[in-house]
Amino acid sequence: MARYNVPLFSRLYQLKQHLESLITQALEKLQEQQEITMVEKPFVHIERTRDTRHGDFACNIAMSLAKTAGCNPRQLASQIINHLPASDRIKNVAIAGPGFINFFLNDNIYQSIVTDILTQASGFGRSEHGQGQSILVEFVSANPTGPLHIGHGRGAAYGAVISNLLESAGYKVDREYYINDAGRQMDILAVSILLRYLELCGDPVPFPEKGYQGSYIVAIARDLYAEHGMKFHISLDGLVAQGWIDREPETQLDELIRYALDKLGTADFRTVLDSGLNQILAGIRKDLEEFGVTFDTWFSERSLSEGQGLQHYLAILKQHGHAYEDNGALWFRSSAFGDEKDRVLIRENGQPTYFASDITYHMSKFERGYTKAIDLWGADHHGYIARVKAAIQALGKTPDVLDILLVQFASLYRGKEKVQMSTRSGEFVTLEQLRAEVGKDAARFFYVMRRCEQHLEFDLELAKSQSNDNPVYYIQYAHARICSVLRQMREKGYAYNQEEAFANLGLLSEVHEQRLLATLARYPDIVQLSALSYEPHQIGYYLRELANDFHTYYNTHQFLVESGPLRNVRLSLSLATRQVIRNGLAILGVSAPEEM
RNA sequence: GCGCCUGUAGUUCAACUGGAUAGAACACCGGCCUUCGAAGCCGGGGGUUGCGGGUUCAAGUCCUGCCAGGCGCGCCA
Repeated sequence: MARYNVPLFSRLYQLKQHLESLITQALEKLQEQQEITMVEKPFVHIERTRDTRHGDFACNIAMSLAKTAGCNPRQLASQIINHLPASDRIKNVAIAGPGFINFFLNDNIYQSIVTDILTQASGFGRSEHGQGQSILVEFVSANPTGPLHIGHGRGAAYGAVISNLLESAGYKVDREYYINDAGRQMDILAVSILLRYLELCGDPVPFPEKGYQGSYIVAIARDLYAEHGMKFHISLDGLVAQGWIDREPETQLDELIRYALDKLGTADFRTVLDSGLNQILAGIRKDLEEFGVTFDTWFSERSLSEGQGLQHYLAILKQHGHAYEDNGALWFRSSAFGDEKDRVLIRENGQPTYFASDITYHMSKFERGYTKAIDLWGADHHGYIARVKAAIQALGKTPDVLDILLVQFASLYRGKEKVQMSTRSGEFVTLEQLRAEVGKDAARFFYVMRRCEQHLEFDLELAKSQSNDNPVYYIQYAHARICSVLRQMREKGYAYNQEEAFANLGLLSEVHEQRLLATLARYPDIVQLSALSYEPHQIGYYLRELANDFHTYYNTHQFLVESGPLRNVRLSLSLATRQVIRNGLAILGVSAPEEM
């Protein structure tokens, strides 16, 4: 996975910059006084500490310079500290461990984050990092041959959250679903429907093993029959007479497709096919909408074959010697771009491969003006990455304009027990069933709780449980609790006075308040980091931590106190917390209820 | 056989992208409701980061060799 050196523009970033410049100044002074000699300008790295005992920020410069400077790190650290310029933001500086320089900041340093959050509201955490650059995120793109299952659900949730994250980071994001409405799978769908339809016509034949077995096919056939009656009734006697029933599974389908096309004619065959396609697609769309996942474009594979795109790109590939003919087929020399072997573009029978239209499709993304494309694929497609990247390179793009994220499979558990699924018989748990059982919020949250390359174990019992076992409720509870405090406030006859709060931020001096403030201040960095590294789980973990800080604070201190300044300032901190929880949950597509 | 991914507490996972004593949750043990929601809080035990080498002041993180699991290796999509 791509890792990024992330420039940040938040309050924390400014603090880091400040400390960095202090260190640099100290080093320059040391060099002037010839206390140390440096060959080249050192890279000063400031990082947040994990442990509050180590202060707020730490610098490792003394350790990385010790060797070239020829002295021991702790001694060097002390020299650096002695030459640090004065700063009103620093309370204390200390040497620790093997030579870390630890910075302890003044208590008031984070207090104004409350003002930032409450004035920026839903905009808090957003940045302009992407500078409006446009990105196309393509995800789900499940074949429209049946309802979405729980594996697709993960891709849907993941893609939606990554899109939200990138928007928050200042990119212009479009979400796209690529509809594989062309090719053999569609034909198999058509004949599967046709056979069920013929059963309704009173003319049943054995159903092929590799046809689509799901009951939704029967439902589609029923609608077709209701609308068109016997219009598509054909006799399969001729096919059966040729010994069709005993053929190999794949040839069985091919013969059936050929026979049906011949008997029905392309127009009627297409009508049968489209009746299934449209119905299934409508179902998928509704399913995703109810899951809070929407797309800007639904891009049809068929529409590609109607244009000249493929011919255009094939011509370019040939022109540059990247395509050649062999055994009657047209091949792409992908091995020249790091793929294991060359790939067929046009089959011996003249039909383009799926890969060929995929090249056209991916190039269309850049033709449409996107500077970057992100694909989310099921992990079983990883062998396909090399050839697609090879293709866009051969067509003049750098490989990094396309990022492909592999989403590992999800397996379902009911407590300890694994829920068995078999795609072969068509008995898999659908996304719709999952949503019905655990609800949208839990499903969305659980799906993005793990890094995408991590296999997900989805525990239905846990997702359903309304207890502290369940991180979704834990975070939502913090939000509801804050809302409840405000209700209590009104009942007690108080009104929140923000002016008074902002004038008294200095009162936020308790340990728990300081901790909460520091956590809140991290939010913009977390958003940007998880956006640029495509790691939504960081938001979930962060929100859990934030909720924990709040619950702890809540349990230790009373907010609705008599003193106006203290009451209002504590309420402002609570409101700021509520705002950040809302913003974070919004990115995840999880609701923030006012009461539970 | 080759390629990609994964391996961290009993379990499910983090680890600020090379930093300090590897952290959470669940489970287990013990405390906290007359006070803004106990769907909460506080404390405790629990680890040879799959194994072995190497690079580095510093390795769960980088390199390398094994071991185990998953996925892929079509003129299917």
